[in-house]
Amino acid sequence: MRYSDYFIHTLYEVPKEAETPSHIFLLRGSYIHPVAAGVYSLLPLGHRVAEKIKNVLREELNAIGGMEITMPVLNPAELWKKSRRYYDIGQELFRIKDRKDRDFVLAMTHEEVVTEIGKQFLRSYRDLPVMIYQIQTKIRDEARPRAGLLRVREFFMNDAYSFHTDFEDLDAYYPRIFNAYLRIFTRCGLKSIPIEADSGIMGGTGSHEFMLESPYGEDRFVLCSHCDYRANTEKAVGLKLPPEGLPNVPPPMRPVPTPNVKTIADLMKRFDSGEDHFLKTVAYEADGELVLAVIRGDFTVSTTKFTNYLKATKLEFASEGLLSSKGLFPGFLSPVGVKDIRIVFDSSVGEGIPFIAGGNEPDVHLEHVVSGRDFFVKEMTDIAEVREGDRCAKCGQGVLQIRRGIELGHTFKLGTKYTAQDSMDVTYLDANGGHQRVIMGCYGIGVERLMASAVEQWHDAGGMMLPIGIAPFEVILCALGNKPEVAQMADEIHKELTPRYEVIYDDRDESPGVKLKDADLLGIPIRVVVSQKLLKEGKVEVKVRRSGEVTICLRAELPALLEKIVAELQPCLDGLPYMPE
RNA sequence: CGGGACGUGGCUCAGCCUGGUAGAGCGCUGCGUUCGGGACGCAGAGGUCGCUGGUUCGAAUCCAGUCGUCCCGACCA
Repeated sequence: MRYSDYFIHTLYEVPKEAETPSHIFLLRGSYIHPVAAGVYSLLPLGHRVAEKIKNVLREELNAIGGMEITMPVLNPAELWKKSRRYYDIGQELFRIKDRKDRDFVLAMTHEEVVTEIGKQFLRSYRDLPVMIYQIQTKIRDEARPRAGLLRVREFFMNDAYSFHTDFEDLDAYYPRIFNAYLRIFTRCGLKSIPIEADSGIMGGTGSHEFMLESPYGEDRFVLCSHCDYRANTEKAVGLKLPPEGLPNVPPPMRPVPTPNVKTIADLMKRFDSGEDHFLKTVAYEADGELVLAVIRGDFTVSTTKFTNYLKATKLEFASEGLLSSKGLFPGFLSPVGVKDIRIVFDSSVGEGIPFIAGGNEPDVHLEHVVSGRDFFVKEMTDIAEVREGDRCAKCGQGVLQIRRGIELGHTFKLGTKYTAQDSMDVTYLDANGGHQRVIMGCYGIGVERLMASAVEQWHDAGGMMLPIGIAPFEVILCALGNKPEVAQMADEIHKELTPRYEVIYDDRDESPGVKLKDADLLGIPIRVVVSQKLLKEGKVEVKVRRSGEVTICLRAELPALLEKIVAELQPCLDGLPYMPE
C-alpha cells in the first residue's frame, strides 16, 4: 500500500480537546475523527486496528467453542420491561419511539435479546452448555464521555453469553473464558491484571475485571504487596485491626455534653481521641426507607458495597426532614436506643470495644458505648471503603496498595438474573424430564477501549508504538531522498514484502524529517529505510519502533532479518495467570 | 446533575479589556530549489469570528440567552 494513495492525514499540533496520550496520538495520526462528544468515526487506520482486534477476539472465542451471532441495536422496550432493566437503569439507556409511538431502546448490552434466543431454542439439557457472542455496536448515553476512546457513547463491544444446566457447569466453564480473555489482551499487546470485581448480588468469585494499570484509568483496585490478592476497591476488603490501648473492662456508658460538636474532627479535639475510637452513624434513604449504617470512625461507608448489600436500586443520604420525623438528630446519631429502624453494622464495629457515639439527642455524645452491652447488632457485613495501607485480609501479611486502572474487560457469572421466573423465565428439560432453570454467564470487551489502552500502554513523546498484533500495518517502508535509484529500490522492496507483510510504503515527495516523524507518530512496529547513503553500500536499515533498536543489513539479508524481528515481536502467551481448567 | 475553562480559515492561536468591518504560524494548491529527524523562495485558494437577540451610526469586540467542546466531581447496566 502506497502512503500517497492511502488515507493518512497526520496533524503536527495537538488538537486542543485532547489531553490523554491515546486521544492525542489517535487524533494526530488520523486514526479517529470526532463526530460528537464521545462519538467517533474510525478512519482507515483506526478501522484496521479495530478489525484486527475483532479478529483476535473471534479467533480466541471460536477456539473455546463460541459461535458468533449478530443482534440488533434497536430493541423493543417490552423486552427490557420483562427484565425490569427498563425501569432500573436511569438516563444511560437511550429510549426512543417509532412512528407508531411504540417504545424502543437502543441496546447498551444484549442480555435481554440473547436470553430470549436462549429461551426460544435451548429446550433440553442436550442443548447445553452453549456460548454465543457478537461484536456489535453498543449505545450508552454516558453522563460524561472522556479521554477520546476510553469512555464513549457508541462503540463496538464484544459481548459473549454462555448458557448452562447448573452452577457447577458454569463454574467448570468459567476458566475457559477467563483464560481466553488473558490471551486476547496479551495478543493485543496489553498487560492485563485480572482482579476480583464487584459482582453485585452474586458474591463470591463470580466476577473478574481485567485491568490495565494507567493514570488515566477510571477504576481503582487494590493489590497486595505479599500475595496474589487483587480486587476492585468496590469489593476489596482489608483487615480491620482493633484500636490499640483499650481497657480490659470498659467503664459504663455515660453521656457527655457536646454543644456544636458534630464532625469527627471536632469530636477528636473534644475527646482527645483518635478517629478509630468513634462510631460513625450515617443515615441513608434506600428506595424510600431510612437505613442507618454504623461504622468505625476511621472508615468510610462504601456506597457500592452498601447498595449491593441492601439490594437497593437507589441510595441517597437521608434528608434532615426524614431524620427528624423519626426523632433523630443529624450529627448526634448512634445505634444506642434506636428502635424500628434498620441498622447495618460494618465489621469494623467490634464487640466489647468502648466507642464514643452520638447521644441521639442534640448536643450530647455518649462515651464508653459498647456493642453487645449498650446496643445489639442484628446485621453486620463489610460496607467499608478499602484504604491504602490496610493489611491484606487474604494473607494477613501484605499491605494493600491502591492503583488506578482502565477496565479492559469483565467476566461475570450472571446466574439466574435474566432466566429467573420473575425475569424472562428460561428453563430446560433435564434427563428426567424435569424443568430446570438455565444458568448464564456474560462477558464483555470494548474494542475501541482496547485500541486506546494499547496506545496508553505503548507510546513515547514521538507517538504510538503499536503492538504488532493490532497495528494497522506491520512495516512502514520509507524512501528517503529524491534519487531515482532510491525510489527504484524501495519499489522493489515494496513489491517483495507485500505478499508476506502488511506494508505501508511512504513514497511521498516529502523531506526525510517529515517521513521519519510521521513513521514514529503512526506507531508502525517496524520501519525499513531506503536511502542513497545506504544504497551506496547495498544496505538498508531496519528499526524497531518500540525498542528503538536499529539494524543496518545488506539488501539481500532484509527478508531474513524481518522474519526474525517479526517473530521476536510476537507476544508470549506462556506464564499468564491462567485459571486451572 | 454541580464546579471550571474554551468556541475566530483544515490545525494551533493572536485580536476582545479600550467597538470602526479580521491577522500570524502550520497545513492546502501551483512552479522552482532542497533531501537522514517536521527545509526554502515565489505565487495562490480558503473565514456566516458557534448561534439568536439586544445596545450602538457601527459589534469578533459590550450585554443577555442558547448551543457545542474539554477538564474536575457525582453517576456508570
